[in-house]
Amino acid sequence: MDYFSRTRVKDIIYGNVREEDYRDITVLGWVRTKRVSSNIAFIELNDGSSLKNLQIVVLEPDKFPLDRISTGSSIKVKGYLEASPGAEQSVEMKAEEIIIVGEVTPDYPLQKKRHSFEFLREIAHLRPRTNTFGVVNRFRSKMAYAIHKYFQEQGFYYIHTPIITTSDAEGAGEMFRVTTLDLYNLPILEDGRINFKEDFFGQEAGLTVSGQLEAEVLACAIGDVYTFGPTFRAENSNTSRHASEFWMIEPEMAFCELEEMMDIIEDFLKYLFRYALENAEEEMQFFNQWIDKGRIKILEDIIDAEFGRITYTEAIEILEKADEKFEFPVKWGIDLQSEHERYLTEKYFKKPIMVTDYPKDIKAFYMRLNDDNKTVRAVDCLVPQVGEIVGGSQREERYDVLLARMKELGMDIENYQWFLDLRKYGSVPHAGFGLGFERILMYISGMSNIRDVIPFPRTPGNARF
RNA sequence: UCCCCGAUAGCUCAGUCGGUAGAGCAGAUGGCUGUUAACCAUCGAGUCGCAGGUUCGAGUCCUGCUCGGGGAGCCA
Repeated sequence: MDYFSRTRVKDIIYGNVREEDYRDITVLGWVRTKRVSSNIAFIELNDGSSLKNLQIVVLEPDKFPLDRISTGSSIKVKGYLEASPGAEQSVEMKAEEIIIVGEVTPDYPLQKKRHSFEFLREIAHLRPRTNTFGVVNRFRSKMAYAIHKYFQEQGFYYIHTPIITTSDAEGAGEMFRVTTLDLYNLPILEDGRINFKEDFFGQEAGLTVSGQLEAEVLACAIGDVYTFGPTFRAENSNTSRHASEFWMIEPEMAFCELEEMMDIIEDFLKYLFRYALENAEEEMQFFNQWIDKGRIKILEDIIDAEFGRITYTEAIEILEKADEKFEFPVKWGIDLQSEHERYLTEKYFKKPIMVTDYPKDIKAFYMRLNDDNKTVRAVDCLVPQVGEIVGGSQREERYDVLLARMKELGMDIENYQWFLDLRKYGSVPHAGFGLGFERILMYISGMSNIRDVIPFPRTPGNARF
């Protein structure tokens, strides 16, 4: 199939092909549209390497099998490149030979005009062939690389935490169960409960809702680490910002306290925004033009701004004084609602902010208790339009304090003994945060539904493809 | 899980007061000397989401269900 001798459309469009190589070119790709008249025909060819199509010019249409080529067909074209007289492209390809690789039946659902995202979600196996989803998938790849690049450059190690787990990271969310038990013939104990000793792992197991606890183990041994992997939440939440399967980034730093971590969060986010603008220019231009006009300006402004930093208590004071009617009344001790977060970041600060030191009762057990005995060293990073984009905390490194908190919450201490051991043997201050990969993709691109930034979205009631 | 909105041709959508289905695009056929969502002409295309109900008559009104969207909660 001349795989290695073919030329990518991207390289032709962006001038990476030397002019002495113009004579003999082979391209492979899918037809986006075809325009035929009696003495000339044009084919727009896309090979997935770029948003841009290559215009194939066919000078004697009768001599080519154009009847069998339509939108969606895959073809191989041999010919030569030339400067194009047309206004829409600088280079085009004159076809000398066209070989049909795969024909298309007339019921091909993708057309050259715009489709709704709702419709395209129903054909997730074909939507990557559209402009938007081609851009989104290439962008996703580039940003995944950017995340690794940032942490590797900062001296972090990439670690793999288990996907099947028996610890449920308390409060992070409902777990999907993993079992090999016969659901039609369950081993029942005398008291009516299921005997999980007979299950594959000899105990209850599920898919990970967070790699944080295991990341702490690695951080307390090899220093700064990060995870970047799939995460599963069996929550029945049906919104444009939640998926049952998503990719999460969880950095964990040893010998690190909250303030240092906040510097890292701000630096990391700005790095990603800058990376997108500089290294995904084609994608960002597309988003800026078709998805959300002004997206680029928003990112540029944030890169230049210093994130606001306030405590939860200060945030409550601001909200209490706000000249704004909230559906949920503001009072110290409540969890901040979407409307509160939006007011703070969009109206009061008008930029990303980090809110710290939340009441301990609305946060997880492992967060470090402040001296006031009421608040914990947690941080949420809030950005305009999306709301919470990062959540993290300094971890409780004092054995006695952590144990007391776990007992207070009635947790099963035995299950978490390994976690407590970290505080028993050479404990160090450490901190970490979590970032939803799809959330950051949504924020940078302006795409408004999480189902459109992951190729095969998993949501309640839907796991097709 | 709760609240609101929607479902009509392959796609996007119109369908008035309840009177029996319509446009653009796509597809097929023909035409056109350089097109850019090409253009022009002709043709085919429908269990109006599903199940009931009201009515002489339902795409239209009512009830239930399914699926989709937006918002809320929960969170990343």
